Amino acid sequence: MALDLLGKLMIHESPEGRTSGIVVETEAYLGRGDRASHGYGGRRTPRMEPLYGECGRAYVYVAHGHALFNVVVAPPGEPTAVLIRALEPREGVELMARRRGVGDPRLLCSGPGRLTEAMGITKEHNGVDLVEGPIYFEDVGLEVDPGSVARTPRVGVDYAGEDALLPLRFCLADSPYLSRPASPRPRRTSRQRAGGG
DNA sequence: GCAAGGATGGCG
DNA sequence: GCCATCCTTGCG
Repeated sequence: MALDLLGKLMIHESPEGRTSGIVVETEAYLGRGDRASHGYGGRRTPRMEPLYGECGRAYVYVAHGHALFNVVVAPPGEPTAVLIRALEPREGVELMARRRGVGDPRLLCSGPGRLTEAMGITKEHNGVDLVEGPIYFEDVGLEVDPGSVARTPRVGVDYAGEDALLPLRFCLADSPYLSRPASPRPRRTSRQRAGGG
């Protein structure tokens, strides 16, 4: 499902105007057995009710002062979701820039917290139906070549032990709009420099 | 009521 | 790499 969402157009028709962007980066959270998932071990609190609800709805929560947007992808009772981490801005770029307070298009939606701010998505959207809108996805016929999709470990889940290593982050490898590069920039240690390697 | 801790972002 | 930020949770 995380893979299926790549290349789709995500749209929000808000009172301030319409914004949209192509999904270029997602992460899968597998539910009860996934230590990185909010629903690990069946953990359940009031704010995460939508995560346990019907698929095709939004699960939005706040962390570090930022709203993070997920699509619930499993039947009721299974806390499984896809986190949208980055978009390539399409419509309403000016509105996005105003909401974000930056001009560079690459800084508008390149991160889970950035894209919710740019799209005008808040925790008030927790549980909204993604078929009825005002937030929804559209297939715009963009073909995603499997060879252009990169898989990496998920971001910011170091606490999850072995599950932190699972390659559950999916991105369009060549997109300039990712939250960070698909492949870690080759890191040169001081030892390697000293060794002339 | 309060302290602790993030599925982050910005700046350096 | 560090810290602001602010909501949610857990505990009392």
